[in-house]
Amino acid sequence: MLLSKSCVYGLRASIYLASKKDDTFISIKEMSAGLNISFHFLTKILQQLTSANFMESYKGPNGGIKLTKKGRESTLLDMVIAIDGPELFTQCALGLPGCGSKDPCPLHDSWVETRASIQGMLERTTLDEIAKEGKEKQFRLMEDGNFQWS
Amino acid sequence: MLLSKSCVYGLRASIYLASKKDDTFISIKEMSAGLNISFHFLTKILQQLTSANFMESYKGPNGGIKLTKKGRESTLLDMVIAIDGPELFTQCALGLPGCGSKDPCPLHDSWVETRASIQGMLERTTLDEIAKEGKEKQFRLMEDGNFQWS
DNA sequence: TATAAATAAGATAAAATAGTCTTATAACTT
DNA sequence: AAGTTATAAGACTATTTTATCTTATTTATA
Repeated sequence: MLLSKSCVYGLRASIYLASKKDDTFISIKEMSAGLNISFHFLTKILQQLTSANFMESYKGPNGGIKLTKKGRESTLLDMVIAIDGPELFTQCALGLPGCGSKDPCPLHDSWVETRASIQGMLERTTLDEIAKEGKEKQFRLMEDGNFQWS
Repeated sequence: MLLSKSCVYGLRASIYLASKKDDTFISIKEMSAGLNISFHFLTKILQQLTSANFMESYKGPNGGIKLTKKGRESTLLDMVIAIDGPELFTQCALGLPGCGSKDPCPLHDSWVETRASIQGMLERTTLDEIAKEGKEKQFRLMEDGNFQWS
């Protein structure tokens, strides 16, 4: 699997939040129902993203989570690194510690390229832009395809 | 992580075997020592690859494992699919079951491209060719860089 | 034929990941 | 002030992955 489940959930939640009006807190309950993700599990993932300042939270009635300015201007790559760590973008494809351009493994050169392609896919656009494009093109964000880009 | 540890071990063992003369069985003990992989764990991974007919095994003194003709002519992609399954090359990057070109997620189009890049990296050359190039260019196959391309 | 050398297979253990449940804390409402 | 709604945090459980250990089986050789 390219990304962990935690990471995929975090990305879907990030895009979900990006699709909402900036200044309202969205409850985790709503999000977990909307995205079909376990409430408590999602809570933990969002805690990671809030402690990295991509999101902020508010307790009590009408509380919830929303993206910060930093979050809206960040890319999926930033979220991936916050959740899964940077290893995917730094490590050898064969897991060899000393691998590098001066002493490469058989995959090194093509992996450097491929890795850049993965990284490019994740950092091409910000969450704000993903949400804008999502509304225009009605991109899927749920299994049943019935997500409302409000 | 792009590939599981089992998978990475399997690939390193496959390349190790490809670097040896075709018609001798190499013991798993030698391989596990040479590649710094736990003997019993490696044994299980090799069992998967032999049952997929990429390798054949022989018991008793001077026994061991060697690549079959099929194995030498196969690519790393074939080994990856045998060990990790095909999911990496078939599933949506956001894990959404119904995702596809007619109802795509925000990452769909670029993921299709990126996925092809990963696949290309793994199927560009056969094990035989990897071994040939490995000898010429003295590619790394161990942490300490001291692998002998015999 | 007995012993040794090798893989095969199954049981077990450890670690990482995924998921659930309970209690604490903060903020709003009445 | 009390009750309600929400996140925070920690304990706990389950599953998957990784790793180890033990026993069985096959083959060669002395």
